[in-house]
Amino acid sequence: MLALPHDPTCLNPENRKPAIGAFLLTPPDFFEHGALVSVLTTQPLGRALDYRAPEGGCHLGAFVEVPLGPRKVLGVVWGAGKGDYDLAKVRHVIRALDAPPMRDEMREFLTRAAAYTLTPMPAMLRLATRAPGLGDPPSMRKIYRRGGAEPDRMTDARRRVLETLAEYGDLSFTLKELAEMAGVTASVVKGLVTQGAVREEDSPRDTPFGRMDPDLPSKELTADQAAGAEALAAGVRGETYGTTLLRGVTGSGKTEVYLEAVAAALRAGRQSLVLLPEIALTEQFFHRVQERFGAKPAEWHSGATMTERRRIWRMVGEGQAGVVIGARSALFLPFQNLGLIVVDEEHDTSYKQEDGVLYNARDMAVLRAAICGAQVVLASATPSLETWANVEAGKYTRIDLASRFGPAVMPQMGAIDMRTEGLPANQWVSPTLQSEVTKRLERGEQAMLFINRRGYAPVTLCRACGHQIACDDCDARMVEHRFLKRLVCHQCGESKPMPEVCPSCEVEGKLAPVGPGVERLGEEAKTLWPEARIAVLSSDMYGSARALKAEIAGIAEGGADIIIGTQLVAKGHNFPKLTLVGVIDADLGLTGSDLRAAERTFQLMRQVAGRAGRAEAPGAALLQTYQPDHPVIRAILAGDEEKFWAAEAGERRQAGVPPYGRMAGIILSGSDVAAVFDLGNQLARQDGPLRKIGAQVYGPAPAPIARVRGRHRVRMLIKAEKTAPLQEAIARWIAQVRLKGDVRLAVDIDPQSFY
DNA sequence: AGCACGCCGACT
DNA sequence: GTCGGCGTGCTC
Repeated sequence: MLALPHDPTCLNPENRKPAIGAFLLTPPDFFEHGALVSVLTTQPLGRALDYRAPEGGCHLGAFVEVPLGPRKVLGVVWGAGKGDYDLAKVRHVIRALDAPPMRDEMREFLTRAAAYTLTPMPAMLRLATRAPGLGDPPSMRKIYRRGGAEPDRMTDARRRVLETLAEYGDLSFTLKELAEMAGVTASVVKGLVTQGAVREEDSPRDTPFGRMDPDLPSKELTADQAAGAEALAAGVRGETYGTTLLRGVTGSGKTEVYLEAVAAALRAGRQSLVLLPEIALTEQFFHRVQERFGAKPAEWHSGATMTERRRIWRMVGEGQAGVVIGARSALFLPFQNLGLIVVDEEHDTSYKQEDGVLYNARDMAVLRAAICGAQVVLASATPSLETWANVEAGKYTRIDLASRFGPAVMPQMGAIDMRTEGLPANQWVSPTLQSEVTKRLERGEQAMLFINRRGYAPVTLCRACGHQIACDDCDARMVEHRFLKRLVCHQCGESKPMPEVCPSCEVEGKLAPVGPGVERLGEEAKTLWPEARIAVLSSDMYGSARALKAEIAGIAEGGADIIIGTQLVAKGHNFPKLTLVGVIDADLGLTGSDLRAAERTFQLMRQVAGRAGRAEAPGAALLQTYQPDHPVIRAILAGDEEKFWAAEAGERRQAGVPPYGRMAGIILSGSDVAAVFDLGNQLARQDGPLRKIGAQVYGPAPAPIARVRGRHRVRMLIKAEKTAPLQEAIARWIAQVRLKGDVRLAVDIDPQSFY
C-alpha cells in the first residue's frame, strides 16, 4: 500500500518499505563512462530514458544535461539503465552539472509525492529543479587578500590597506569594500596587486549564509512555553520522524516556542525549514528570526530575485544554510540534512493550491519529514480538522500554549440578529454595531469591520432589463471595483471599464450595484463616522505586497480609527489598539454544499475575532447574522472549540468524508462543452476500476464556475473508504480514456473544496 | 514540451 | 497542382 501523508503509520521509518520501483533497492551509486543510466528529464515524457554515462562517469542522482531530439534538456540520473531500448540509438549524457547529486531521500520523496498526488514524475522533478542557472558554473567575483610580496615603496595609503588586511586575518574583501575600509581609492589596491603585495582571486559569488547561533539569549519564556519548547527540542534531538501540533492563539508565543525547536536542530547540526503562507512572509518575521539567532535566514518566496534563488538553492544543497524561511515551494529545496519542518498556520488553505501540481504543502511536509527522519511542527490557533483528527487518533502529539495574557485574550463574542435590526436597503452596518463602534471611537480605540468580499459590489444589475454583467470568458459575474473604476472578473482577473449603458438592452444610467463589498462598506462608514480616519484594506488596492504591508504596519500603530478589511486582515497581523471587530456577514460561507464550509467559517471567525483585544483593553467581536441559531454560529459564540471539532468530526465520520473517508476531484476542461461532457460520461460509464475498490463516482456536473477563460469545466467527484487504494484505482481508471483535442484532465487528491 | 510527419481544404 | 490546417507520434 501507498504511504499516505494522513497515515503516519505508513511513514514510520522502521516499517517503511522501499516504495516505488525496484531500482531504489540497491542501485550502484556511481556509473563509469559508457555505462547505461536511466535519466528522468523535466520533459513530460512519462518515463525515464536510457543514456550512457558521460566521460568521467556520473553519480546516482547527478543533475545532468542530456540530448533529446534536437534539444538539450535537464535531467537527473535516476538509476541504472533498463537496457530495453535499441543500444545503437542510446546517446551519451552531455555532462554532469556542477551541483551535489540529488539525494536518495529526495528521489524517494518525489516518487512518493508523485504517486500520492497522481502527478507525472517530470512535473514533480520540475518542482525540485526550479533553480535558475542550475547548469551554469558558479558565478564568480574578484576578491582581495594579502599576497606574499612586499611593495617596492611603502606609502601611507598602501600601509592602511595592508593593515586593514592584517587586522581581519583571513577574511577577504571585494575591491570596493577593501578600498572603503582603508580609506583609499581602488587604484591604490590595484597598484598593490601589480606588486604582488595583495592577491586578486576569483571567488564564488554565492556565499554561505551567516552562521545561526542557537545559544544567543532567547526571549524569556513562560513556564508553559518553556515546557512546550523543551518537548519540541527533545523531539528534534531524537533525530526521528514525529509530528506535533503546536496550538496557541495569537499572542501565546507560538513563534518563540518553535524557534526553540529550530535552535535544537541548529545545535544538532541539522537544517530547519519554516513554511509560512505567502502573505505571512513579512519583514517583521525575519527580524524576529534574526534577533533570535544573530544572522539572516534564507528567504525563499515568490518575490525573490534570480540571484537570491540561485544562492539559496546552492547553499541549501551544500548545507550552508541552516534555516530557510519560505513559502510552500521551499519543500523542494535540496536539503542535505533536514531535521525540522515547521508549518506555521497549518490550517491555511493557501498551502493547497496549484502551481501546476496539486499538492498540500502541509501533507507533503509530513511525507518529506518521514522519509528523512525529521520532526514536523504544525502550528496554528485554529488547526484543520485533518490535524485535529490525527491528534485524536494518536498519530500526532499535541502541545497547547495558554495565552501569555491569561484566558481573557479571546474577546467577548456576541451575535447581532439581523432579522430584528430593520436595516434599510443598501446599508450593512446595523444600528447595534454602529453604536458599539461609536463607543470605541469615543474611547480612542480602534474598531474593525470585516467583510470577506473584495471590490465595491459583487453584482452589477441593469434595472431596466434585469441583466447582470458577466465576464466574457467565464461564467462568473463581474465585480465592480470603484477604486479601479473597472469591472473585474474574480475568476480570471480580466477587467473592463465600467460601462455607461447596459451591454444587453443599451439603456443608459440604469446599472446599479447590488450587495456590499469592502469598498462600499468603506463608503458607508464614511457617512456614518465622518470624523473618523478610515482605512480600507484589500489585497487589490495596493500595487505591491510591500506597500500593503507598510500600510498595515502604519494602521497597527494607530494610523486609522476604523479598519475595513477582507480576509487578509485576519492573517497574522497584530493591531494592538483594536478592541472591536464587527463581522458584517457571518452567514457568508455557511450556505452551499461545501463540506468544509463550517470549518472554514469557524476558523475565519475565530481568527478575525482574535484580532480584538489585549489584556489591558479587553476586546469584543460582534457577528451580524440572519441565522443566530445555526450550529456553527452558536459554536463560534460559545467559544467551545473542542465541542465544535467533536461535532464536526462526528458529522464527517457519519458522511464518510475527509478526514474519515477519502475524496478526489476530477476537473475536465476544454473549449468544446460537448467534448468535455462526452469524456466525463465515458469515464462515468467505465467505472470498473473504481467499483473494484468500493469507490463511488459522482458527476460529471458543470463546475461551480462552468467556464473560465473560455474553457468549459466539468467536475467529477470520487469518494472512497479511508483505507481504499484510491490513487492506484484512479490511475487505472483514467488510463482507459485518451484525451482528444484540447480537453484536459486534472486529478485533485484531497480537494480543499468540493461542490 | 517541441518538432516532424502526414493527410484533407482553398488558393496562386 | 501546392500551401497549410493541426491530429498523431516520437524523443533514449
